[in-house]
Amino acid sequence: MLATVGRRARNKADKQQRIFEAASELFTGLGYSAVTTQMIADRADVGTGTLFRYASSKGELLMMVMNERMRLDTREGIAAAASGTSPTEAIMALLAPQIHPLPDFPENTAVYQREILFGAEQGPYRTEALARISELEKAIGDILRRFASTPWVRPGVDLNGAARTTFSTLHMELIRVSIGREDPQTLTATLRSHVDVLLYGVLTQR
Amino acid sequence: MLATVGRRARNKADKQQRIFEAASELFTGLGYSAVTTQMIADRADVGTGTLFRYASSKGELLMMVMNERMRLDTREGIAAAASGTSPTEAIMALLAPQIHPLPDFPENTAVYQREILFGAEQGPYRTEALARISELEKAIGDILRRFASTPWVRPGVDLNGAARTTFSTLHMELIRVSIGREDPQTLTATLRSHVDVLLYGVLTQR
DNA sequence: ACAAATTACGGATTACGCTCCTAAATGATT
DNA sequence: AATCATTTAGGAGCGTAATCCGTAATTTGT
Repeated sequence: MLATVGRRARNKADKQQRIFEAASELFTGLGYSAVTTQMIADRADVGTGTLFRYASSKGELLMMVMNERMRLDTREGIAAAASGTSPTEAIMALLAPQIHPLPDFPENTAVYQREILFGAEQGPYRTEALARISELEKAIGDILRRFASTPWVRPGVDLNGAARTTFSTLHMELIRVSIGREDPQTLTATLRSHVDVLLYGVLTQR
Repeated sequence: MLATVGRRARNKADKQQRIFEAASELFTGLGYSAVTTQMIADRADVGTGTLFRYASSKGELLMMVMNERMRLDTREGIAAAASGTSPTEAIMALLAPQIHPLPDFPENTAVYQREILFGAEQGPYRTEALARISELEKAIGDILRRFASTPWVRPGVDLNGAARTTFSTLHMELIRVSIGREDPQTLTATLRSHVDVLLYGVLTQR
């Protein structure tokens, strides 16, 4: 008994680690569709059956890898948002890390978005990604509350709803860029414009 | 030669028709994932090889079927939008047919959205769906211009961009409902609220 | 009317994600 | 130590989307 963590737990952690590294290297090196689950299993030196008890689908394997970066980007964004000088700029600072120059294959970003939106209900890695998104949505709400103290917020406006709309736009813009329908160069400007319109509206009066 | 359209063309149209009907019946009867391409081929009485020269993937087969409805819904929405009494209501009238009570399996709607967003670049049926969306975005722009004659529109606001944001929200809400993350009952109200905020903004001043 | 060229057809076959089931490893019990 | 129970491993096998390529049907040319 004693203080050992148990051989079993250690083996499990080892395998988990090997699988993570194998998946990470292969996906970022070759792109999602060029990687087969067999390759990942081989490189991690586990059987295919084993692979799928550590991640329930190929998509979850990708999320496992991508979540790592998103965790850092989220932390970074939340820190940066604190020093924004206007609501628009604070939100942009929050989201900027998420729209990083799509470092690896754009395909990976596209699949990541796809899995977040359409992936299996109870996958742990998808759940983690969704939690991160909730965190960011909450941060947007906080920014709005900070800058626009109550009298500034139009009566009847649901701030959580507004945060969600902002995120809908982010999702869609990320998708448009990652599938090649939009130039990555324009992404930041486009997003800023959308955020600005959302905050101050299209029309000046009813 | 004469006035014949050519036997080949006629056969082709026949097969196309049979495939459409088979796909339509099976998808709406059983839901996307319960239908195999083999079933569609059998019911349409063609070989699997043949099936895939009329639609390049299973997803395109679904789009072929769903586009039919979307074409009607779009026409209907554009007509209805003409008699909206406020910008918000006009836009809601435009979009209402698209958020129909998800008549068949919600899964079909989810896959439809997925294919529109992530499907293969040059699929003809996806292209058609995208064209329909462009049409609706343009209609939103028209509504805004109609109701909010120039002095009303905040200077510097890109109306096409605003239309796109509206659609991002629609996409995302449709997805949320179709994968079961949101109650279909609340969809209309949620969407209206989002549109309203988009039009009049979150904040009252800069 | 026949031959040559082109296009369409379809099922055997493949690739791949994922499951299933046996066997092995580990931990508990006495 | 020995036995039993429980958890973990892994690879053979399965289902299915999609392709490949030999064959058949149709059109065009003479």
